[in-house]
Amino acid sequence: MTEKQEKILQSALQLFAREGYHATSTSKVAKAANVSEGLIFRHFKNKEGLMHAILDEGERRFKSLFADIVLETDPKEVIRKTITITNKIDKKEYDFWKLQFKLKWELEIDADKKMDPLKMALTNAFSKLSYEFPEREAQLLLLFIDGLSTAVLKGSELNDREMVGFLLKKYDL
Amino acid sequence: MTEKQEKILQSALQLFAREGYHATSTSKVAKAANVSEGLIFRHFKNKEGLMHAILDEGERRFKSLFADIVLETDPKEVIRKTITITNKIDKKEYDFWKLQFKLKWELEIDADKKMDPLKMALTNAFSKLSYEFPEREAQLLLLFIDGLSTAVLKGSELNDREMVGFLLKKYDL
DNA sequence: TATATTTGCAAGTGACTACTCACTTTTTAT
DNA sequence: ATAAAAAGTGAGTAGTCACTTGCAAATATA
Repeated sequence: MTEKQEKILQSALQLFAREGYHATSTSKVAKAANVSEGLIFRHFKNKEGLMHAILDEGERRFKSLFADIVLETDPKEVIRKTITITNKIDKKEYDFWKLQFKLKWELEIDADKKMDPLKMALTNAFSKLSYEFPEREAQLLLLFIDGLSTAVLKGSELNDREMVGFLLKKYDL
Repeated sequence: MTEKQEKILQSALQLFAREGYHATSTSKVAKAANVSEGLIFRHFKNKEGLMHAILDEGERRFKSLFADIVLETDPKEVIRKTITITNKIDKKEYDFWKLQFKLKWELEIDADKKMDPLKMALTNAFSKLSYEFPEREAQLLLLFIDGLSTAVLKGSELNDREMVGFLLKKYDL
């Protein structure tokens, strides 16, 4: 991975996240990266390839974000770590995560499957804690996390730390 | 509103919802509506104007969806109606609502304000029911609703009726 | 050092973009 | 019936789109 290659990825990420995939032209990316437009196609074949390179990185970060939770054995910890997952996202990485959420709509990507391991871990945790409907509890919590993440990434005014704290209390953690 | 005008709006709605605003060209819309491309600009000034016409209709439907809830005096009914709000969306209207959610991202529209009246009604309801933190309860419920709506509109496999029922039980309704 | 490979650039390409304009047809008002 | 206004068309426009090509510079391999 050359220096210019990384610069292209970084510029594309920022532009795709802030203005959208279709609204961002390859020439814009090239200018932002201070690179000839042709270089984008040399390295990433086409615009879609460029986006895929970014998406693959997303997959990796998703997994590493979940890894810590999925390996946890204490059920209460599983739930606590899930609820506080938004706290782990650095503000510097907002563009990156924003893009992941944006692309779910723009490219009709099925994000459900990415969450499956987390859902299983949660279902298991609720089960261990003798909740009556562990799977629905897991689903419910995931919906909340999705809603909260969306709100935060869209720059909503809601106080996410406060909401996280509130939820923790609700789940008796 | 002439027949062709409505046809344009309807075609644009469908294409914007399914393929995205930026990915849909005015010529595509014209073809789908069986209309000369120039007519779009005669009636809606430009592509953005076309989108705004659709968005305004969204505003109206949002309000009418909330009206029933906001006027409700019984606090339990306010919460129940909020939770079951997704049931009120006809499958035939999916394209329409999908577009509203999509555009929140694509055009960076602040959707929070649209929800404000509903949030107030909910806060009030939880307050009447002596919940300790009515505002946070309201916020939490809205996050659920947003997450649930998103999942349904994105064609997730989750059983929304089941989740709605589950939530109703949680709130003792 | 010689050569093969990769990295990079500038100037293209045709197709498509949002939008305009001159014009005709249809509707409305008098 | 006539004039004015509104609705509709289709062939343009300049500019931008994703992408290609030919060639030079840098780097790796021998």
